[in-house]
Amino acid sequence: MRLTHLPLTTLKEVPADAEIISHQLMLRAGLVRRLSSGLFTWMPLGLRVLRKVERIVREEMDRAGALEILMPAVQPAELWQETGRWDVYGDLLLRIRDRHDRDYCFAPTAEEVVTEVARRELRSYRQLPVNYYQINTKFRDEIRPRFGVMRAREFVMKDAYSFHLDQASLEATYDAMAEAYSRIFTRLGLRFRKVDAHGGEIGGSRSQEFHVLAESGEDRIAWCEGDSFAANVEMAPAAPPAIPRPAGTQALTRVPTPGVRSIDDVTAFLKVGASQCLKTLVVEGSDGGLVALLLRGDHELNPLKAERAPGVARPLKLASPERVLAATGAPVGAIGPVNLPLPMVADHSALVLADFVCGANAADAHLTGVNWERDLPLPRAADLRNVETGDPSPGGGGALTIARGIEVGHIFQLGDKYSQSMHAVVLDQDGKERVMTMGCYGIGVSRIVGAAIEQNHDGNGILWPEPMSPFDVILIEINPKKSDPVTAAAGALYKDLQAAGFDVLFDDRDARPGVKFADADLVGIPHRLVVGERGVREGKAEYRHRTSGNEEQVGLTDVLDFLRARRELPRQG
RNA sequence: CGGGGUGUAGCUCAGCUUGGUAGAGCGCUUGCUUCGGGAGCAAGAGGUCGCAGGUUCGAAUCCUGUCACCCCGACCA
Repeated sequence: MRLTHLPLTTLKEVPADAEIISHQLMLRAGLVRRLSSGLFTWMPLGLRVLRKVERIVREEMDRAGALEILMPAVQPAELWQETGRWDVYGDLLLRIRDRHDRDYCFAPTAEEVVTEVARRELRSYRQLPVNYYQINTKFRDEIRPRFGVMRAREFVMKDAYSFHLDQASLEATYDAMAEAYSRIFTRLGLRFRKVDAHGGEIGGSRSQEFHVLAESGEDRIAWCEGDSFAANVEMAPAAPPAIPRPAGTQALTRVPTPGVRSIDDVTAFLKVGASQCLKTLVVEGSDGGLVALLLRGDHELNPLKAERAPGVARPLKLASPERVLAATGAPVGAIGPVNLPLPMVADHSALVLADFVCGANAADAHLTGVNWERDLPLPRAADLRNVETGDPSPGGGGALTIARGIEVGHIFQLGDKYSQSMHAVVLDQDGKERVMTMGCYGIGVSRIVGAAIEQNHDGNGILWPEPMSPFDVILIEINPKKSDPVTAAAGALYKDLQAAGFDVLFDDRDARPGVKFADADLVGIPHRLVVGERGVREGKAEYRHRTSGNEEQVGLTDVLDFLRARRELPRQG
């Protein structure tokens, strides 16, 4: 592709409403343009990237035995009413009405439609298992679209749905999908982790997420290098401390703490570490009352774990300050477990504190030197907190590492939630109807593009992993109008590269070199070839690798072999 | 849905307080000079100042309404 035939508009300035780097770079490099909130047009360069991702996804799905289909993006309400999700899905579902006043929605997902397909097509257990997939546009009417294509309302998703006679077959396909996903993200050249995940309301027994590792990720994931443990932090169990509680040495003392509310206030005012404090969070209870949750001061409450604690209401809801005051006589921030008239559940690590600091259940006062069993009885223990870096792995292989991730894939064992309510059955060996059991497997195709940039960029622009770069090579001619030999050499090289099967972007614009270099860096094509007068005189082109910055002179006749040798192999693991 | 903010040229923004009929930088067009990391000079094109009312001799500016977008939170997973 010649740049004189591709109206590429790059931006020097950062668009005002782009918050994160991938969004900024995608706009600056001309990959996408925003049409409206959460809606993007994929421009030529961006679409090439999207297509490369799709191709790899498609190849690996096919290899894993999945069958590609294409389902309507607009779906009738009747199907959604069959499973009850028409009412449950809420405002995330974009509802549409046609000229006959019939209700439809724009698909946010396709369990209903694919189950309808399966119950019509599949009659016999002999046909199973079947794994249908599609790559299609989805729409979710997000409350707050943000981060460009990473949380858009309209997006491209690969969604697959498998149908089985029994759990063993489901597990086999689930494992095959997990393997296919690992291959996909490996081939894309991304650093990623597969982690145990929370299935959420979608139901089912087992679920794992695939995360691209990036600082800007919205999720936190924990894993251990020494064993196979890996989980979303929201799902990672924290082991009870191995060491016993030390003996108390201090006397229980009530100290005035005017204006002190938060743990930060306490540590600053009393000059103690947060890990020496105990914090008390009051939440709504399942019986309409309140429940106090006790955590070490430096620990973070895990909402999913808290919801499973005895007596805690679902969904988890912090009690209002008024309710807390009414129930305890003390304001939020001064609550502590000593003589607290509420049921209490303590995190394991809070129970090995000694001589700790906590609220005194009175405004502007705290207690120091508090000790379990001397000053107050031990409450019920539970795992309530988020794991932290350095916590022991549940797998026993050593310490946990925690990093941020962007969720780009999610696989579920669904069970019969949809097949049951939609009566998707086949006849088994005995001629008896059996409800099929299902799995579903999603990949955020358009999100991958943003995630890849989050993970791979520098101060000058994008650093595409080779497999998803819009072009393999960018060829720049320097001052072509001034030098016929340069024009001739660059033109010939362009033809040769194309003939050799390289995707080449040829910057043949009549622009200054600096402009071309800056655009090349911004767009992020991995291999750059420069043909200029001083090189051509010696029969050479200048090669530069975008990511490493390494430069070399290459003979014009050696370029093809040189580049072939430099194509990256897929990253391992 | 609650709170905050912004709508002025393709992009980033100034002008608004104190009304007098619209600007800068980048980008775009043309010419000349330049030319190996986002050139210089000159001349241009481009805006019903989000939209609709109102006040006023006169509104980008003041008032009312409305729409769109952004941020924080809640919600969702």
